[in-house]
Amino acid sequence: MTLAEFKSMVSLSKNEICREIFLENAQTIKVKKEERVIHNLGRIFDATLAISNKKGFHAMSLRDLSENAGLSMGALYSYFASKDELLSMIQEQGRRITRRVLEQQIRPDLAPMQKLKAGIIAHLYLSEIMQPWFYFSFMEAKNLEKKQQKDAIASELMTEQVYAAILREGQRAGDFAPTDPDMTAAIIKAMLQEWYVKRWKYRSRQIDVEQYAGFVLNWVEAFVRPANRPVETK
Amino acid sequence: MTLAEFKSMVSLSKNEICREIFLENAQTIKVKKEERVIHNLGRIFDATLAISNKKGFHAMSLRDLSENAGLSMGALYSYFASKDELLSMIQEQGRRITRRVLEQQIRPDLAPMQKLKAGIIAHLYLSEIMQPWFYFSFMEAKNLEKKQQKDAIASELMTEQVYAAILREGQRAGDFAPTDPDMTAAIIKAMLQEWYVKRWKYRSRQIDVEQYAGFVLNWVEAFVRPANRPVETK
DNA sequence: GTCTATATACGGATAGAC
DNA sequence: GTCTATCCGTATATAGAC
Repeated sequence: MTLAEFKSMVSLSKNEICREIFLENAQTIKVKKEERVIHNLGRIFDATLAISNKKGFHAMSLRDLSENAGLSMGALYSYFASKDELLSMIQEQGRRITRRVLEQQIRPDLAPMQKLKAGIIAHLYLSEIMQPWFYFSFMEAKNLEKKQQKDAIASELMTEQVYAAILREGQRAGDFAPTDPDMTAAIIKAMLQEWYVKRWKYRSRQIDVEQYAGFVLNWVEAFVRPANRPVETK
Repeated sequence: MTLAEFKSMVSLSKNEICREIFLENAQTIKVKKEERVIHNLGRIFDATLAISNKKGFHAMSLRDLSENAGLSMGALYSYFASKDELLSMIQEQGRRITRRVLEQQIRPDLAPMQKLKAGIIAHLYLSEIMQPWFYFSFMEAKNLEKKQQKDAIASELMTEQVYAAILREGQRAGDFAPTDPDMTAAIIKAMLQEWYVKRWKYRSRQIDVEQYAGFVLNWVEAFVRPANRPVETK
């Protein structure tokens, strides 16, 4: 699947995402006119991600944000009750989208190897489309409040277990070599993370997401497929 | 090589490290009595890493640091001129150690596969011993000032190129399969990073660094060694 | 060398006009 | 709904006693 095909399948326009956030947080957002909320939320999130990914969420003052989003400080507080709440809103929204897209793309009727590949491609393409969010989410996880931090860790492990489960399924079916599924899943996750955390590196090397996906799939297949290769030492 | 063997080879006691920092920054550190400086620097760095790795360097106030290090705020400023300088000192020191250890461990007379393995093990063991520093360095890189940020990026790419160079050497010698060396090195680096960034995950799964190293080496060998496996698509 | 006390600025958050 | 003006806590950094 190409990136373009993926984009047309998932339909994740900024407006749709902001509309969803609006509906989710109807009680905290004081402004009621949908069109206006969507427009301003878009500006707020874009600015937050841009500034935070440069110097960190904590180092971003609300005056910074106000300037970049084109809203006064007073107006900002019509869209969230505190700076921490803004952080939570962004985190939660991204997690929801990730969960939904993975479920959508890893269809139960696929063979294990097809599932594995679909899951890897889906994650890479999604993180390409929403790169600033993925980077933000990764870097700011430890700045969340206790409860939110639990959610972030749970989400991290959940994603990893999606891949581990596919690996186990493939091993039972005899399609995959008997590697340690948790460890293999962890390494796959690390490769996915590499893409959105070190995005600058691949941009300067002129490697796009489709090339990167090709490389990862090749690597995974070489390791997962049973073949004449040294057996796992554990 | 075991972790214990590595430890005895590299001799990286806290005192030695602090002594080195003292000598490097003799002009900014106002206190002159070596023994005292070493003792207090140790406390300052430990506290900085502990607090920052929990909630971020920027979120750590100097009052926090003062309490945890057991020095008054006034005293802290005898050891660094500003909070930013403290950040730089920590970053620079760790980079120097990493560089030195890799050079020491990747001996020129080794065969390519032995070099590759030595480099991977050295990095994993070092990041195990200095885990708080590696985590800190990774997470706080973007909070550095412009000049220091350049250094951090250069260091990141340098380490990666060490592995890429070994891969190229092995390919020329016919020991390695003709994979893309830059891309393979990037993935190796990602696996090394996984270890110190997600340390909590492996602690809870009761996997130690020697087991992790075994897994990574196995995986790398399966991919790098020329064998009956699908040829790289690019 | 280290401490306490303080200067000074900047942060998040809110009140009230429009 | 949005703005300006302001409250008030907390941040870094320093002065000066001991």
